[in-house]
Amino acid sequence: MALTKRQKQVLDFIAGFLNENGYCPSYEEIARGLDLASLATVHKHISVLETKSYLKRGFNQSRSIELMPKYLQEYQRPRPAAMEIPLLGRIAAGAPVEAIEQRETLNFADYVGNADTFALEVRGNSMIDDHICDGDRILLEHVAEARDGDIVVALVAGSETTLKRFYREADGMVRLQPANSTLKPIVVPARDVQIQGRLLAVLRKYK
Amino acid sequence: MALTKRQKQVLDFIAGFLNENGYCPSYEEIARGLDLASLATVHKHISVLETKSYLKRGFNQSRSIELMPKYLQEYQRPRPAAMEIPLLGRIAAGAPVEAIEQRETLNFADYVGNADTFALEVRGNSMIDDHICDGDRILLEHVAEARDGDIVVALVAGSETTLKRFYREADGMVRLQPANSTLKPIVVPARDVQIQGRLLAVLRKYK
DNA sequence: TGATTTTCCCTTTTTGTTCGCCCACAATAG
DNA sequence: CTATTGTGGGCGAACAAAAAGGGAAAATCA
Repeated sequence: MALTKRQKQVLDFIAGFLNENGYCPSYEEIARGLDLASLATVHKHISVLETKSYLKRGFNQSRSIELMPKYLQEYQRPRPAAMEIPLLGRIAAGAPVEAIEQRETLNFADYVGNADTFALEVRGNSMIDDHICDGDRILLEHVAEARDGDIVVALVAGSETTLKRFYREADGMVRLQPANSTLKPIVVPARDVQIQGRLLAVLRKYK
Repeated sequence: MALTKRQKQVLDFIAGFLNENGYCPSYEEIARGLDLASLATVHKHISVLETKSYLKRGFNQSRSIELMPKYLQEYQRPRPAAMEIPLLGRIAAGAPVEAIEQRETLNFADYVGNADTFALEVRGNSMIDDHICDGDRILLEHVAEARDGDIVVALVAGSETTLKRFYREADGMVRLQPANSTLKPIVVPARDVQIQGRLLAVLRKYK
């Protein structure tokens, strides 16, 4: 069952309040928030929203409104339309945010090279000096060849897969350089190294 | 049953409105949107669309139009390329890739908290010890309050915006801690600090 | 006891429905 | 070739019902 304009406003207010405060508003607070003079009106709205199963509440229990999954499904979906996010400016240490002129946006599509992109989760700190940390997820592009200095996923001697910087050395040797001063580079004949992917992006999530 | 040109216009307008606002338009609003002077005309269109089962509505109920799956099937774009990438495994220093069991995927939607997310580009190395580098782009969520240890964008004394770790100190003071041993923390009264956003994610792109 | 929710009954506003009538165009029958 | 008929699209006004809002008081929980 569809919502009317006002009903959606009420629902959104409750959702917003819940999000802000972690507990649900009293009818009094809803009335203030929506400029209503009578609790009867609030009560009526809540009742309708309950019959339409956008929320539920305990009878006569104060602050007992809970949103039903229906609301989240219909209205909280993280904008599937375009994976774009406004890019508001640049932030520097101790300097104000430089505003960015036009409405610039950050688009996730820019982080994906072509269709042949895959992801890995990083374990360990072998690339920590390049600021790639344990738990980070990396996007890689399947390539056969790498250029000097690229960060690649390489299969060494058919058994061992590592994330390293790639350099060609003299005499057909290849050096796979970790970015961690406590680890030693691997130097092997080029024919023993198979490049599986080249680093495109690093994604790190905070909780 | 096929639609006429005008009928499709009406249907598209309703779909667009629904998408924008989360609730359906009144006949009045449809009339304005399509430059019609009479609600009777709108009513007639809706009735036709209902018999052709592109939508349904409740009798005498305001804002009760719902689109039927038929419309979505016929006219809705075929999924805007889900921003998903296969997550193939975990890679560790010098160890083979641990295969991941099922077809797990990395979804960009996971990096966006809610609708209220914005991005900034990082300048400088004030957070380098937290592995946030010059040129990285960060996703932030608008929040009013921060918890101890959160990385936040804070406006200090109304003039200076910085990316720092946030800690509450004694006597109502707040410490904004850079992650760079060469920089000193900022300690100011809590009332001089306005939190503008909390760090959700770091994105780094390689060329 | 105080904060909250529920209920009764009423008014106002918003919205949907209906009826008669109009025009333009295309297909069809005379 | 013309007259007739059907259909999509449109208009305005009168009317009816749902939605929304209100005041006050009773009921309930903590």
